[in-house]
Amino acid sequence: MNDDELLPAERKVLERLGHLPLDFRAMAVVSNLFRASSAVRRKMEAEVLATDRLSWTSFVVLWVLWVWGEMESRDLAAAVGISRPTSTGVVTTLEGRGLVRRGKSAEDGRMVRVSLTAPGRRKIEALFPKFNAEEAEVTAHLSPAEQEVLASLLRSMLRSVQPGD
Amino acid sequence: MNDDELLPAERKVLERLGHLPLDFRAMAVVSNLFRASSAVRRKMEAEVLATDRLSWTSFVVLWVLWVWGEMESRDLAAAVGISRPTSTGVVTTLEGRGLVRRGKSAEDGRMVRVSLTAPGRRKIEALFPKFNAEEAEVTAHLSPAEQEVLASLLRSMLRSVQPGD
DNA sequence: CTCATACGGTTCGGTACCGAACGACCCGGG
DNA sequence: CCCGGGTCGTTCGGTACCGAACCGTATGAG
Repeated sequence: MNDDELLPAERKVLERLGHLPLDFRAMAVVSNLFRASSAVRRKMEAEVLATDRLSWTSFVVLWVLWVWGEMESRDLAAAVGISRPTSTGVVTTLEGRGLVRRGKSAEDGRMVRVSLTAPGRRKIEALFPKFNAEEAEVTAHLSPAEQEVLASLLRSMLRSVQPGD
Repeated sequence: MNDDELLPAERKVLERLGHLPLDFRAMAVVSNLFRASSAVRRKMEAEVLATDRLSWTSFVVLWVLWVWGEMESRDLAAAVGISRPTSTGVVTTLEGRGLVRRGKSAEDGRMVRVSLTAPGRRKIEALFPKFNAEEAEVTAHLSPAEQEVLASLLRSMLRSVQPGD
């Protein structure tokens, strides 16, 4: 491993904790996973979503409903990657802005079905190309082959953490 | 690219949006980055941090202070990857639990210096090995070489998103 | 039919999170 | 000496986030 590649924070960790019996490779994966993820999230929120006053999670909810169509609330939560209570809150917020609609299921009285309204659909259809352009920008320093390797390694890690899905 | 590798959600996206002129490679990188990151975070919080009633961010604050020693509050926020207002809140929480201490700087009256208390140091020293063992577990499905590639690609992406640091 | 159990969504309490705005403090120019 | 602009940490308002607890609805056992 070439130390010159390391971030300053990583070098400091090795200096301070290098003598301990730890898995520094795993540590580098997890800490860079979070650094990258939160940096990208903040950039997206600031440069794409802020003008529409949408949070990252609200955006993902609109996107999931766009891709999957009307869904039961529990499936929406699972697809977005949030808990059911959080889903309740986010859907309530989006419902208040008229972007999303709640409806009771006919077959099962416990279920709530969530779907995009017409303004919600227009919003995500207008917003997603901008969002994707920003995705392209944050990955632009990687070659197409590197992007595929990265996506594939992340997928593999995800599958081992969430065996169910 | 082998479609068999894709997650169900990714396949659905291609089916619905495949006809649009979008960068699907970048989309796969960003969405899997977030799926992996939030899955790992939830697992860590549930299996390592919940017993100590620590959030992920509180844990990272303790860890950064452990590695770097006493810091000024603005540097702490930057190192943890949160805003200054958030840092104020988290430090207040940790201060209330006696794990962290605030002190005024002698040279500059605006600055606040934050450091671990003795119980805080004991806490992070006891907790970090467990945390690292869990890090090793979530990355265990990747070979050492794959782990280094993954860490390196994430590092490269991070540097392009945050040119400053 | 009855009722125990399980499974929906929601509520509650506590924490995290950010941008904007604010007051305290620093420093350089008049 | 003072005052204007920059930099701190903090406060404020709004949203997100989770686990535990709750309540209404479904379903299977008897």
